Amino acid sequence: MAIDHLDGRIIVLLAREPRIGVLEMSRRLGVARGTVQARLDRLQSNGVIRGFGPEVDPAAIGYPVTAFATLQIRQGQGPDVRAHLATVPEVLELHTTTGSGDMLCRLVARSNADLQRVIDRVVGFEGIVRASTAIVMENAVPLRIIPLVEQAASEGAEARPRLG
Amino acid sequence: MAIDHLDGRIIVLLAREPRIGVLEMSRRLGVARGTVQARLDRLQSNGVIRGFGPEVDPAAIGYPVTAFATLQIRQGQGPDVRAHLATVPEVLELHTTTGSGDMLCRLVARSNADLQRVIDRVVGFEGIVRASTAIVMENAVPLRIIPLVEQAASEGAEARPRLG
DNA sequence: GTACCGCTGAACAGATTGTCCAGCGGAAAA
DNA sequence: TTTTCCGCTGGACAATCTGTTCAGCGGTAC
Repeated sequence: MAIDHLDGRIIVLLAREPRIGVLEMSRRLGVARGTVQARLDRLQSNGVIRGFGPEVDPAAIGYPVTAFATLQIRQGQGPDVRAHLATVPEVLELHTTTGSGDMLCRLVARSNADLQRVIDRVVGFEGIVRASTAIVMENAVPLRIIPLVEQAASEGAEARPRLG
Repeated sequence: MAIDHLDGRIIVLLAREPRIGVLEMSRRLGVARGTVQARLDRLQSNGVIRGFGPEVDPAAIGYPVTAFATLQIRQGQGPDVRAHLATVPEVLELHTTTGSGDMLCRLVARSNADLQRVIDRVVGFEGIVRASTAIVMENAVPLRIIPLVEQAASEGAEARPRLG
């Protein structure tokens, strides 16, 4: 699956002004409304656009502290640890990474003190051997996708891509 | 800023069915449309809901490999490194963390081989002393916010919160 | 007791959506 | 070379939703 220039412009425009409608997009992009609508449908069914869920700021709902924890997992305990961490609301994200039995998870907490509680809950599970935590001081580059989309779009076909 | 139960239900509903409209939400939640509209406006102006940007799957546009890199930064080079990394499209996220001169960044690449190119570009900067990379094998828990919202909502006022 | 404030239920015009359609034109296939 | 395919265009339609405003109700705070 690749995206072409128009797809890229649609995604970027949508990222910059999410409340925009299909009609307004077609006006801005200089193409027919049906085209934008068809492209959007395709992007979604292709899985390029997963959804339009609201981006909630953890800090704004009382969880201003973010941290990343590297977990060392006991052999074969991966699935159990995963299930355990999935039950902790403060675990926003969890990845299994290279390195024998390592995981990386993103945590949030109400305060630095509260982070201790969260970590205790996270590591309070037999399958976890060791945990090392790094507290985020500044989010220098917030999660972004636009630059990558632009790069992917410029490398794709100029127009009228072969569809999957 | 705290959110109450209704705020939580609005966010959760929105997260599950993003294409839903204000009118349909008011029907599902059993409240007046004006109420939902006012709540949403407030949630957005309070920064609780940052936006509704499209969630783009890097894998779907040709970047199936994700990795996390821990960077050790030379004293005082933080701002320069940040600016440097901001120019790399494959850097999706960058955090400054505790530990003298440490940063954590999320990378994507077209393949494991391509990851080498990305890393070379990332570390090819004088301010970076050392980099250690962990390749993501499985995204056990995709970035989520609903459990946290539900927790925050249940701890908040039952209804009619004091507004900021 | 009074003022404040959020919620309700309603109304309105305006805009947008989903969904059709026929026609055009480039590219691939025959 | 000719035919077929397919995306894009520009238009149309009814149905729906949006933004906005209004008066009234009922708690809570002062």
